[in-house]
Amino acid sequence: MKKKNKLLLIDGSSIAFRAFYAIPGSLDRFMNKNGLHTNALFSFHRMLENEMDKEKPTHVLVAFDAGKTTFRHAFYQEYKDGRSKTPSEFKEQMPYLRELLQGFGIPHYELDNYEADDIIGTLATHADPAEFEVVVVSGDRDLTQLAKENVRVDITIKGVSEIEENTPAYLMEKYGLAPHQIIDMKGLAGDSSDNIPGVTKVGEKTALKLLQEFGSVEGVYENVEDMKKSKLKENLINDKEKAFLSKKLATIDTDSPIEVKVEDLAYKGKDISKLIEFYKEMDFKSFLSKLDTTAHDAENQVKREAIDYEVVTEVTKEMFGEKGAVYLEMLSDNYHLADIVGVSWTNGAKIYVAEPDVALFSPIFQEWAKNPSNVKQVFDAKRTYVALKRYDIDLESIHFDILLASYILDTNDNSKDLSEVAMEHDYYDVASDESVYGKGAKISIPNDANVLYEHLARKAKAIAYLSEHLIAELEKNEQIELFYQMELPLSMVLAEMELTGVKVDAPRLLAMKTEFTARLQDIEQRIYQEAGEEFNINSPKQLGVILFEKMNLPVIKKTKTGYSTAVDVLEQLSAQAPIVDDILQYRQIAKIQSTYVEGLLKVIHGHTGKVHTRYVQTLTQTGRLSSVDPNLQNIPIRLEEGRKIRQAFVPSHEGWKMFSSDYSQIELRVLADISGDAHMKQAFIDGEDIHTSTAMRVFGIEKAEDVTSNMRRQAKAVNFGIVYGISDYGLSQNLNITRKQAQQFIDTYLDKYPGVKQYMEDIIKEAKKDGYVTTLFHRRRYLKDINARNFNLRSFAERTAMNTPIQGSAADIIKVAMIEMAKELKTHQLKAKMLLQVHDELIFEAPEEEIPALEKLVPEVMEKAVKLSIPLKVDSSFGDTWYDAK
DNA sequence: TCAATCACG
DNA sequence: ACGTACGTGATTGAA
Repeated sequence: MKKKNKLLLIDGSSIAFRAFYAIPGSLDRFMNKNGLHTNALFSFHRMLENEMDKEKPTHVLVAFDAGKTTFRHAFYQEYKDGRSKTPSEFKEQMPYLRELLQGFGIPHYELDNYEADDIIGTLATHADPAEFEVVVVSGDRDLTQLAKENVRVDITIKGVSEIEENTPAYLMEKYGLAPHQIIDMKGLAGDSSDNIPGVTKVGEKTALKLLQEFGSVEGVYENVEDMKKSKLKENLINDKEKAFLSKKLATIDTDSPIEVKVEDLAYKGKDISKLIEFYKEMDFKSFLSKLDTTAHDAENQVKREAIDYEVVTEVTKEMFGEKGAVYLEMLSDNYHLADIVGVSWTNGAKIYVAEPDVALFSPIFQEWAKNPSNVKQVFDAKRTYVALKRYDIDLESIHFDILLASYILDTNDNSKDLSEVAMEHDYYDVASDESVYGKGAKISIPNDANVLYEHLARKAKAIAYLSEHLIAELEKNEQIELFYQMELPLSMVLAEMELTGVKVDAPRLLAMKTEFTARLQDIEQRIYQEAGEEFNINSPKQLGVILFEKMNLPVIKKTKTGYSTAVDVLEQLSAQAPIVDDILQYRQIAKIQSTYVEGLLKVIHGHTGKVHTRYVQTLTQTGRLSSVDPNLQNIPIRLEEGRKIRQAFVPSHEGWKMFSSDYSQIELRVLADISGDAHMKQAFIDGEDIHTSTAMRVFGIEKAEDVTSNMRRQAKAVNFGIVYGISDYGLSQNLNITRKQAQQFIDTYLDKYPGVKQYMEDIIKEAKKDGYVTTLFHRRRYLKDINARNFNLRSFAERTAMNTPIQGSAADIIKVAMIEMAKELKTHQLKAKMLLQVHDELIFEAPEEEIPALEKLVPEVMEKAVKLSIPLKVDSSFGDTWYDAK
């Protein structure tokens, strides 16, 4: 029979403790920005969600143990003695557990002198069986004594999510005991964790046997004289007092003087704002972003402030002010192609929403967009600019971009979702895109147009609000300049580069495709022959079986899931079987074919024959750009076979050339500058080959001619290592030498370059003190693990602390150069277009007659972009295709 | 959706 | 003793 009500009683103390140990080694991974451990909170949260979802209780309570002493101590001083001290990492989380419960809207209770068990026992026992079904959750088996017809006791087995459901029937089946006999079991067997003595030499097994025969502790002692002489009998008689004491200790008081009544425990749902506050404080970002979608049911609806907006079918002048926010909605990432499904904007006083055609084809809207005296605030300037450009609308005077600002404030805030960015900055009045449009393949405009309109209106409002708010944050971080002089202007430069696009010689790619297809088939057949069977060469799993099981080649490296078949492994196996070289060859060509030939063909825009990458400006942790759809920053160059792909990148006009300029050793130059190391600086000032120079110092060689190519190679690897945040292991892997030798190299290097050594030490110290490191232009990267106790996490953070200012400052420099370059092309009225940025190089297309001008202008601009204490050096080249610009 | 692999700086 | 070089994106196969 189904009961009207369900009461969920959670043993908070026990579950919290279990939660603390639930995920092994989780201690250092779960820490909030203030260094508070959060692992127990995280696991407790998961358990709560699971239970609430599964049980859907009408009433709920979390009970805690109160203080150290209980009524049990009154008759047994040693109760719970001998427990090891609770770790401070656990204790510090307990106050926040109560905050979590408040967020969930779950009451908690504790009672002086009593344990959580007693509170739970009292409530469970007295809940009217006609009305209440009761579920108890604990990590402590003792509580199974509470099981009865309407009371189920869930005990956590592993972690906090796997549970064993104890009903009287289950206990009978598993132990042959009724619930109340669990107490007798403790009486006889004791419990070392609570320091309950029990009878000497009697454990669970013996106790079970005795209880099956005599029913209870009392029963055992009524019959103890009749037992035949044995050690057990002797122990029972000697420990009679202990047995009864133990039974008393293990007995849950089901009549404790609690002041809560079941009726008070009615569940009223989550307190969303408290919960948001809690998630933010704990840095539980995934929960924060899920909150909207989990709040579908009406009773858990997120409470947002009401919003006033107008849906317009005609645009008038009064709708715009001198300053305002504008938002274009697109449901897919690629704004070069995506449909605009709605437009919203605000003039500061009122908010307007319009169907795309209403706004985009309105002369008044167009005029507002391109009038520089109307200042605009947006979310993702580049996206907005490019999308409007497709309608021939120039968006001028973008004054603020909350996505870009949010990224600058914290490189971890790089969500594409406006509501997430807003929440990161304490603004909660926008729904997540997922909750409005759905996710994955099911993304679509909501059936009710008003849902869309309100969503867009809220976005416009959020942009306007946050624009004002985030400027103050940038100021606090001394990042106003970084934002206004670098990132915001750069976003416009990037927009133009993306819109220009790069011409791709499709017939050339198609010819390559035909050739590669034939070669792949050829190698494929050979591999099958050598393997003696056909299999999927692209599957590392199947390949592993062939190589290491069928052919019995030695296993050199393993991955998490099986054998590693990565290049470095295969190269070591190459001598042992001809199949290995064929596989390497196959891999190489298959990669070029699928990623570059076919991949590029797929993204060529039909009418222009160009590819239009998107530079992601708000993603990397260092300040670099990234390039997607297609990625034009990883076009092959190292191996000739792949390098030929570059022949397909051509100028978009007849008689034009591809032109390329790249910084020479920019990262090492940056290191020389920021470390101030005298020797390194001198080498650059003197225009020396830096790797040769390093080899000379490290190997103690007088003349550059005497540096062998091998020495230079090793010195180069050490230089790389220094930039990456050196470790002996990493270097040893790279150079294929022992760790000892690698460490020797590093020690010598740091000896010879004391300025670098000092820098590495200082930057780590700085990171530990501030919690972040910065670049030349005040870009910031927070390193949450820099003070972690976990060696790996801490080491990684330390290497990052060393690397980020180097990589990040180099990124700053080329960004400045790009902005300058765009300006210069304009002022010199050159036809040349900047097309690509690949971290330390810029690629242009230009009429042949402009090449001499570029050869002078581009290096000059790049070298003078930023003044360092050492010179920057740029090399240039040009040719008919990207391949030839080498 | 994740892991493995490999392309780039 | 711990187990790693720094920063990315696309494709593939296997759940």
